[in-house]
Order: sequence, then C-alpha cells, then structure tokens
Amino acid sequence: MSENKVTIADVAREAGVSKGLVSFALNDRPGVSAESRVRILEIAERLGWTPSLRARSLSTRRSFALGLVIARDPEVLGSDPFFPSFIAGVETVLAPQGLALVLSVVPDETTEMRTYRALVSDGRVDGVFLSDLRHNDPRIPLLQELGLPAVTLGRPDTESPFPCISVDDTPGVAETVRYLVSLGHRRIAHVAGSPALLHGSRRRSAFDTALREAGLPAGQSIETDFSVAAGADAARRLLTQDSPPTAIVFANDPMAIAGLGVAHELGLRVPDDVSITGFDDIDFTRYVYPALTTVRTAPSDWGRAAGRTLLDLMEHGTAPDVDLPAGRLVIRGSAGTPVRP
Amino acid sequence: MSENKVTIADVAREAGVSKGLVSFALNDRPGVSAESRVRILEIAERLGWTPSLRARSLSTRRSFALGLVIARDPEVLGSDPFFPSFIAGVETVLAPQGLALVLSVVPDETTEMRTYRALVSDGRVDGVFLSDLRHNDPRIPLLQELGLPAVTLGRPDTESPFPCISVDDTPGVAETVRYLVSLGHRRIAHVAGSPALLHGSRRRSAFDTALREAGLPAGQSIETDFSVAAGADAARRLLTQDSPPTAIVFANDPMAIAGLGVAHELGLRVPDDVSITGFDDIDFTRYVYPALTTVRTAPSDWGRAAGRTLLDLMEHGTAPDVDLPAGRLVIRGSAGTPVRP
DNA sequence: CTGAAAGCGCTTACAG
DNA sequence: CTGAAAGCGCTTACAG
Repeated sequence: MSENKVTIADVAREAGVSKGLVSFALNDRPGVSAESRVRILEIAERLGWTPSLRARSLSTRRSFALGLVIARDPEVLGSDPFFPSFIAGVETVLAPQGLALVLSVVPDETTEMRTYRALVSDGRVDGVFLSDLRHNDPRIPLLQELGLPAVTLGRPDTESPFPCISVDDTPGVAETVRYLVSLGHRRIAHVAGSPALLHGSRRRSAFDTALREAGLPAGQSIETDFSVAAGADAARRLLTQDSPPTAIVFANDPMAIAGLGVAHELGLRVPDDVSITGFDDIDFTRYVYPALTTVRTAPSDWGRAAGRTLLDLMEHGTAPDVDLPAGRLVIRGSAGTPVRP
Repeated sequence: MSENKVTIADVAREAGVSKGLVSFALNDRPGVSAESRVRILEIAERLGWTPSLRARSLSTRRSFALGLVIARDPEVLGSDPFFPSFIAGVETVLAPQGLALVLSVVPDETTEMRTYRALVSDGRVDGVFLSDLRHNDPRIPLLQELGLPAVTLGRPDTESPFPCISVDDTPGVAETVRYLVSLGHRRIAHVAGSPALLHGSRRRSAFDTALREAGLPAGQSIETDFSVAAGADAARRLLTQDSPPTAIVFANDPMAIAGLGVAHELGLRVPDDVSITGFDDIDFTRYVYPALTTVRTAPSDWGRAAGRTLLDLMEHGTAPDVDLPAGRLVIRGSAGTPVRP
C-alpha cells in the first residue's frame, strides 16, 4: 500500500498556506504569486507528493482514462494484428498524459452496447475509440445519447457528431487490380470482408470499380467474415470452379495467407496458376511462400492520430477529421504473370 | 453527461433515512432491518440510482480495475494471438463483477517498470496479471514492494508471493519429439524462443530432455526472440547446412509458419524433405499448407483462471496456484516420414 | 436497528 | 494574491 501517503493537506501545512492555494499552484492556474508557486512546488516535490487520481476524479468528474471496446470474434481478433499495433500507437500518446486505456473485449453486439452504457454510467472513461465501423452504426447515436466523446476509425456512412480518422482504401485496391491487369490477368476475383463492416464493403466496391475502369467485366466476389477459415473456404470455392480466376484479391492478409495454403493444397502453383494479393501488410506476409503482394497500412499511425484527436476533442470540444495517407501496393512474389490467362 | 444524476442522498431523502443506512442496505451489510432494506432497494431502483464508482473509489481506496502491462515487441505481439484470447478469457470473469481491465502496451522494460509504479501511485488498479515471465523476474520484487496483488502466468523461477497459473509445456514438447522419432527422424533441431523468457527456455530444455530420453544425441537449437522474422532466419540457417535436420521443432506457431515458407522457398518439400512442428495451435495452423502439426494450448482458459485467481486473491488475501492441463499434440500434415532420414 | 458526523483528497466558487 | 469553506458521492466508525 505505497499509495500516496502524503496529501495536499500535508503540503499546505508545510507551506503554511491553504489547500486551495496548493491546488492552484499544482495545477498551474493563475492567481498564485510566483514565489508562492515555486515554494509550494518545491515542498510538494520534497514531500514526494503525488496527486490522488481518485480524489481528482470525484471532484472533476473525469476519469482520466479512454476506452476501447472490441466486438470481434476471438478468432478474427487473434489472427489480425491490427489492434495490437493500433493500441501500441494509442499508448504513445496516452501514456505521456497520464491517461489509461480501458479495454473491453466482448462477444456480441448486445454486450457491446451494454458495455458502453456501463462505461459511462460508471464514469470509467472520458472518451472512446470507435473501431470496425458498421453500416448505419448504432453505436454512434448511442454514444451521442450518452454524451460520451468519441473518435471513429473510418468515416461513418451516417450523420456523425464525432471526428474521424480515416484512410481511403480505394487507391490500394485500385493499384492492386491495375497491377494484376498489367500482368495479364483478366479473370480476377475478390474475397471480400464482412459486408456489415464499412471497410469490408468499401474494399469490395473499390474492387468492382477498379475492374470496371480496367474495362473488364464484373468479377466474382465472395463475402466472408474476415476470418482465416472463411478466407480458406472462399478460396477453395473459387479455385475449384470450372473456369477459376487467375488472380484473387483478398480483403485482408490473414485470408490471403489461407488462400495461399488452399492453392498449394489444390496443387496449384502461386503465382503461375493463380496470383494472390492481400491487404494490410502484416508481418507474416514477408515470411510465407511466396511472399505476399499486398497493400501496406499503418495501424499504429491510426492509433497515434486517433489518440491525439480524441485528446483534442476532449480539450477543445471539437477536433478536425484526419485523413491518413492511402496504403500503397507492396509487390512481392505471390502475384505474377498468369501461365494460362 | 447522463452520468448518475441521482445520488445516495436522494435515495435517503426519499426513504426518510440516513445516507449511511442506504449505503448499508445497498451493500448488503448487516444491521438493516429487512423491511428497511427492501424499501430502500426499491426506492433506489425506482429512482434509477447507480453507484458512483468515483466516490466509492475515493472512500474505499479501490479502483475496481485490474491491470495488464505488455512489454512485447509490437511485431511479436501482432503475430501471436495469445493476448487477444487471453484477454477475452479474462473479460468473461471481470465483466460480470463490474471490473475493468486497464491495458498498457509498452516498448521496453524500463517503461514497463515505470508503468507499474504509475499504476499504483495513481491507484489505477487493484491487481495485475504478470505475463511473459522472465528469469529472475524483476517485476516480482517490484510488485511486492509496491504491495500490488498479482497473479503470474507461469511458475516463476524465484521466490514469489503471488499465486500462479501454469501449464507444463514439457509433455507437449516431449510428445512432439517422440512422434517425430516414431516417424523415423534422427536429426531433429529446435528453434527456441527467447532464452530470457521462462516459457522459451523451458520449452528448450524440454526439447533437450526429450531427445536424450529418445536415446538421440543432442540436437541443434537456435535461440530467437519468438518473432516471425527470427523464426525464418533460424529455419534458413538450419536448412542450408551441410547435413540439415529432417525435422524442426519450433517453439511457437508463427515461427513454424515462417519455417514452412522458408522450406518452400528453398525448394524443400514438407514433410518429405523436412518436417515442421509448432506450438500453441493458433488459427493459422489449420490453413497453411501443409497444415501444421503443433501442440494445442488454450490462452482463453489461462485468462479465465487468472481472472478468477486474482479476484480470489484480492478477496481472501490468498489464492491457490492453478495447474492447467498440459497441451496435447495435434497431428496434421507438416510432419511425416523423412524421405532421406 | 438507526442517525449524525467525519473522512476519503482533491477542486472551485466566493470573499476579501 | 490568498484563505476558509463547501462540495464531489460514497463508506465507516461511533453513539444511541
């Protein structure tokens, strides 16, 4: 129990001033003479005083913590390094401010909504990061109703009072498709992410648009839940057809890696028989065989930007949206010229 | 700001009793007549009263939150689904108790130690989960000095006042080696994890022991930091030797998957030319090619057990150690009979 | 069984 | 610029 034994009262007594004045001095507020301020700070330092977060929380009605609630299927969560990187990025901005991150991992949407309510009813957090945006996302009106500041990771498809950090996935998908077309591919399929998630459906429509712009007929798309298992299933379906695609654009890397496995299992050579591309450039991509051609994104940059924006919002009541640079295609060995176009 | 508008004082006024009595009733403490209790609870319910965590925190000196600080390299963190699963397991026991999880991801050990100090000096958490145990782990004496309750994930190699949740990795490694030997392998190598981490060095000595028990000469071991990149490097070194091993036992799955990639890249067939095994049975293992033979562990069980034990400890001041069942070998296609033993 | 009061450790008007 | 006091919303001895 080495928790703050020394309180503001001790400092006040030692300095011969009131607790109020000490508080003012410590919080750098005007109305304290320079010499008093210096003396008070000195005494606080000497006494080893550190503020009681609990007392400050009670009187200021703030919790000095930010929240993140993740409602992904554990399987999808585990195979995708987005959140670890994102969180590491967030922490770089929270830690210096003495703010903590409260994390919830919940199994379903009902629990998720309940969790947000509990978070504000308990006054656990001063703001939250909203990730994995969905169509007509019910969390946005909920948070608005709860009066909880938030920043959304991605641009919502509905009216939103919250600033957003977004990155356009379109250029990365378009670049991927153009690259495949330039290699000679004409039958290109897409293993899409969850259509309920904005980034899932946006990557998909980017794919459709890119094909059209290349003058190709619409390609096959298979919807998944972004999981490795679903990616493998989709790849199997696509590749065991009569006239299989010569290239598959996967909406994320874990599914693409599963696709690589399926191709090998079916005795297909990558990229000779089928080219495979991913999205995100997770660490695995460099070490599978052939190494995965994919689009690089930077989750920790999202984390940093989101953290800064949320702080901004809480401090000033408003904060500008942030557009992160679009991901670029990283060319490796998993895509190449089709042997039988 | 829909935070508790109604306070205990409102309930007391409405019930015509003192705040103290309300508090006693709400906390189910003796010394309140049955009828008073019922009436008070009813009124609280009707008024929509919910306790103020901040006020309770200040007066009880508890934070109603548990902490987890992770000091892994972001790369290793991202490719390993241990923490997502572990955290999901932890949450299943914290959430029903109204406890929150405070998560810190820190870049190095210095920051890590500072983070623990800040956590208790701020009174952020009532206890912590200590993961990735190291040799002579400095966090154990630190937490002891700070008086912070903790549970360790794994059995420390030093005196520890904290209960531990552990699982013996030895049977899994031994089973793996015996299996490989039964297939006819004689030159078996190990790509070990970080020697600084207990589970890294324990898996390694289990490997050494297993070889010895099989009557085989000591095998090659290469130490890594558990990262995918290091796993790939190690595999490359092992497989490009004059007399390469016919089987490689990797200390975790991400490295094994990288090893699979390296083997393919070198033109080696798996398992004909080289057998590969992993550890943990992450989701990817089923979907790479060939599917990975590995040892199944259950991080979410760790999470549940750790959560329960930490609650126990905080409530009773003491809690028994928990031994989780050892992981079993899961046989898939990545290990087989060596073509040239 | 119940009430009145002090206390947790800060912040914040309000006077002067 | 400074002090004295009230308040944040609970819990907890202490009396009765």
